[in-house]
Amino acid sequence: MTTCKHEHEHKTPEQLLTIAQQICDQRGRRFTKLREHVFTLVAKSNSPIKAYDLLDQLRPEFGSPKPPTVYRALDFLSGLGLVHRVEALNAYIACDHSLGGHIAEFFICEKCENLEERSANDHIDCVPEGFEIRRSVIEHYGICKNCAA
Amino acid sequence: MTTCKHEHEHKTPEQLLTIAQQICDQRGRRFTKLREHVFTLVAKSNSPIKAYDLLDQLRPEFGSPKPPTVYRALDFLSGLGLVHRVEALNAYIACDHSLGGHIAEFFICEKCENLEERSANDHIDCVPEGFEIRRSVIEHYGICKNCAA
DNA sequence: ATACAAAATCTTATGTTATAACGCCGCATA
DNA sequence: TATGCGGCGTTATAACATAAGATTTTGTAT
Repeated sequence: MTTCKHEHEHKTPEQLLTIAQQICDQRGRRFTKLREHVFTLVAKSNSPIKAYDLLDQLRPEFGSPKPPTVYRALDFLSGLGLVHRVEALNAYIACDHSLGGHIAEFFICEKCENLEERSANDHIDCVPEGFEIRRSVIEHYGICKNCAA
Repeated sequence: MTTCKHEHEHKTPEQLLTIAQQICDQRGRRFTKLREHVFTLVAKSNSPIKAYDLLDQLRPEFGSPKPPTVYRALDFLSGLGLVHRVEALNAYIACDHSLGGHIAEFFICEKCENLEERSANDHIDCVPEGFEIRRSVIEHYGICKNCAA
């Protein structure tokens, strides 16, 4: 286990939104007002955000949305790789596209709830023979540098 | 990413039960009938089993148990490292103690639902500086050798 | 044996996360 | 202008999990 020395810039919500729109265009899918709004809420959140918190935040501009509304938007966005679901938190974050095509790997501070995204590309070293990986969930929970101090 | 050549024996439910009892004894905790029964059900299941399925299977010998009954038993067992929770499935498996102290890593076939447990000990290679990992969730989903055929 | 404290369990109620099913509307295209 | 589909609203319910308090069981000291 080695520490990573790279610099990891964080994109602004505005930059993420621009990228998201481009990706959506390229795929010929529609980036509707609702989807844009949900994406923006996720991108602006400092830590992984929950579906029902998104629901709350959609009100009242978007009326009184019901769960399927936000889950459909999240499904759409994650299908395009624009957001990731953090499995052990039941929560969602905007994908950091700095990392290129990658297997997402998360480091989540249990104190400040901050999340760092990394790429896990090449370090899975003990795959059962003949097993074809389609999707991986890699999440590390602990204490970040700031909170340790 | 490399394929693993080790042989991985699977213990029988009976062997797992014996080990579980020993571990429980060592820690001076009580392996009650309820806990034993829950553990046995998890150990006998071929794939990760869900809390409410456990509830169903406890009936009628254990009366009409309610959710807290099974969640308490699962908490106890996972606290001792006797079972693991599979986050992306909301399901539970018996720990395979062949691997020794380890970070559990799972390979789950989406067709047959079979699960292989491995040790992920040494291949986390890009930890943010100063981040102290307390717990990791590593789950790979895909198609196993048998189902690919 | 008996009393006590702690651990384990049961019960009720509720909180949280997610989806099924159906219908409507607006837009692209033929 | 018909028609087909994507997107979204709405109702209802499924699935997963925990809070809080009463009660029982168990180990320990007397």
